[in-house]
Amino acid sequence: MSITKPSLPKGTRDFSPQEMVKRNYIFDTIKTVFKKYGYAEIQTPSMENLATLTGKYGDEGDKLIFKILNSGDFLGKVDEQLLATKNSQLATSKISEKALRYDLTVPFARYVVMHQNDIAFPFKRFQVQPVWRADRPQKGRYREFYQCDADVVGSPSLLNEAEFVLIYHEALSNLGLKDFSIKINNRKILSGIAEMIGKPELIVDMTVAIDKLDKIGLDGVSKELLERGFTESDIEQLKPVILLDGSNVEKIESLKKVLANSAIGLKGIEEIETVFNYVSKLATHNPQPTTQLELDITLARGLNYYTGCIFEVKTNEVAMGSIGGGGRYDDLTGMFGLKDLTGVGISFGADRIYDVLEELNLFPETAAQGTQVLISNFDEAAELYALPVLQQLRTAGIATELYPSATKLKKQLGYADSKNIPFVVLIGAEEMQNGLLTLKDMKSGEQQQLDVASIIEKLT
RNA sequence: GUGGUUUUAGCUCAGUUGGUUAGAGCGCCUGAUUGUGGUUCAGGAGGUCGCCGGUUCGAGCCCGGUAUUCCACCCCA
Repeated sequence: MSITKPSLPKGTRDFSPQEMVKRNYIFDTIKTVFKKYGYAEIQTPSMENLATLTGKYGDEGDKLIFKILNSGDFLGKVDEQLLATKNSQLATSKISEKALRYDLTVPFARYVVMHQNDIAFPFKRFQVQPVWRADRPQKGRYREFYQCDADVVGSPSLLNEAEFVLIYHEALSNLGLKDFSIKINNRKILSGIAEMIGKPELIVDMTVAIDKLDKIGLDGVSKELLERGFTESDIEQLKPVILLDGSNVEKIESLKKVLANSAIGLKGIEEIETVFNYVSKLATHNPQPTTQLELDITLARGLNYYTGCIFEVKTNEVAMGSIGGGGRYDDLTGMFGLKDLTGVGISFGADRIYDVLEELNLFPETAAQGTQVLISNFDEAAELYALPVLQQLRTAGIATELYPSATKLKKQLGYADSKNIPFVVLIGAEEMQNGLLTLKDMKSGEQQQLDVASIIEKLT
């Protein structure tokens, strides 16, 4: 076998022990909050049938799905004429029938339909697993990354939306983030606006353009709107909506006037108001979630399937894309043949949150996470003497390791030092004789003679 | 998919108009200290200059291709 130079696929990463400690801290924090709000965990396979995924994310999305080549002589079975066309898109379904999951929502919809007879609705589930996207990596963007999703199916209540605001607030606050915005919008409001200017069919183009207001400014948005089929007079009508300013209440009042003639628009406003009311009641004892919640009608994520409220979370402390998003899709499972089942969910982008916490230095001291005690190894006799001690410490719940060979003490202490192990137990001839072991505090350098029971007492 | 950028020691990076033997800091190893790390001092190991090809008497440096890093666009967590 030839030697291969080690390398990773573009956009993927190894996670070393120190990083895993931090990643698990994020996952555990988010999962704890999910559980507290009544969500139960599930997992689904990394790969799905390609047909399960295609057509769910739009044309752009389909291109970003990682396909898995069929096994065996996959080319031999393909029609010669089809191959001759060199049409990759058409050939794909012939040579690939499986793909890596692109998000957690579509696999969840599939799961719900397949297990509908076993599920008690409303069904609240959370899921923390990697997803894969074949786009170009850049800042905060990876080809393999983890999503932490919580979704409810079978409950049209806007209380769910309101609880998601609380979940976002609680999880991100627990992670140490202070200044972040939970942006909320409603597809129905966007529909109302598109309807108002008489171009309901261009709603997606409209929202994609105004979504960029932050980035390219009003002139840029106007330019893009023109390119996407809007007229100057359309833009004049849109301007007051795009530039909507003020408090949430003020924005809602303005929108009510603008959308007075749009039934669907008013419905969207009503939904938003309901969510705001629920949130303020839920947050009676802590007004923060209310102040973090911000109506932003330029928000237009995932419009391909969202039908009601749309969420996006951004930190204001670091330049980073959104660290979370979500929304309601009235017909979540319709694509798999189960009609009239509404779903609403949110997602945390764990990898981006990691980058943000790293940049803000918000990871807690995790020294206690690793090995607590290293037992030295002087020689064969000391090693044998140490074995029961090792197990006694472990039984007491202290993470302990015995240096596995009798090398120089210098080297063993250097090992403890590089692994940030706070205590070393030294066992030599003298210690074995009188049963008092030397416990060395690596930080202060102090040493004391203690029996095993005292050591355990001191470290627990 | 489009545009730009990066790649030299384990890591972070210097490297002049193309010219002998490619450097630094950190890390690593050895010793000062055969039972004491993190500080100090002395010494040492470690490089196919991403890869393939071209120009040249001569390439880390110039040219072409390719991979890769990071960034922006599209889109998105």
